[in-house]
Amino acid sequence: MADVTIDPMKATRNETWIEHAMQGLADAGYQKGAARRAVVECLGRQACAVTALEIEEEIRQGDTAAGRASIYRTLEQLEELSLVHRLEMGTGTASYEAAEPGGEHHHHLVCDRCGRVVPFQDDGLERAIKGLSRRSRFEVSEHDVTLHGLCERCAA
Amino acid sequence: MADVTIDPMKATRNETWIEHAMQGLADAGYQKGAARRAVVECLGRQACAVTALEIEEEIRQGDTAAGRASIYRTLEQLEELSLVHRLEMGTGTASYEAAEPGGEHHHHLVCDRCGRVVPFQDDGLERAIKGLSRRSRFEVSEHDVTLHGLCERCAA
DNA sequence: ATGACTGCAAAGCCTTTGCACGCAA
DNA sequence: TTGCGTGCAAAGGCTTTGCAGTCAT
Repeated sequence: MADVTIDPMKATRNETWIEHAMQGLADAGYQKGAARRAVVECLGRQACAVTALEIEEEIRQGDTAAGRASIYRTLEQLEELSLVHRLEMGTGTASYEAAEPGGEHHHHLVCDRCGRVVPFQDDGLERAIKGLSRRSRFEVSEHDVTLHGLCERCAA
Repeated sequence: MADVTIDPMKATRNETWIEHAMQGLADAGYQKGAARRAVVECLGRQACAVTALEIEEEIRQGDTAAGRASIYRTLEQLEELSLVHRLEMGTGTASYEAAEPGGEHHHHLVCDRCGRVVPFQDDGLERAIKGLSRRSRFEVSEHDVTLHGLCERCAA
């Protein structure tokens, strides 16, 4: 029985996406300021969704720094260009993750006890969503799936 | 081609759920105060998810009234007892809807232009989620699916 | 009579906005 | 040089909490 979850550790610095995103921002007329670059690089480094405040924290611990406002502004620009995906997983705080140009993506399992978030991927789910999107009256462009429950540690 | 969306107008006052919820609250040791009852009745009257502030508004227009704090407190209690389901659909505000005892439920299409929310139901989707939940390492108890895009009015 | 329920107001968080200064092009 | 980018601080919006009066049991 194949596990649908994705090993969060497998992610390495996503240089491809970082360049892609910087290029997209440039094409949209944005300059390459320090804060903007720091946010993009931070996002490219993540294995899964992160909050704006987590990005702020991580950037602060690095060599650069970025004001909170600049982080939110950059995230807004990236989302507008479909370079990042903004999610709300029931925690009351928005999370952001890099949007792969190929459309490849994953969804999330959230532990309601400890808050752990684990990404997963499933072709059957994607097919089901594609099919019902076609049967709906909407022009569907995005979708989010969040599973809630207990992670293996908390369920034990 | 069968439409997966559900007619939001078909919902009528869900007396069954209202009684079920009031009973659940009573079993948990809660009293039958006016504010609590008003929130439960308002939820039982909804066709789809509503925000706390929409509940407040609707209650105010009725004969009763309820303070904002009481509304949030009641919603929290109902959610803890799994009598309501709390959702975040990317709007930055939480929504709540009655949780049917039988487990029957729907998901949501959100128009990113006008904000309209339309419920839908799809067995294939439910099967896919049940299957992958089994293959995950989580003990999955709930799931939310939100499709984003443009509604037929905004897409035109 | 006792303890739960309620509402108001204040406080908390996350997020957005206004504004003056600094940097990219 | 010009205007975008940035950071600070203040403002906004939703949600939670403290507290004193009120109501259910």
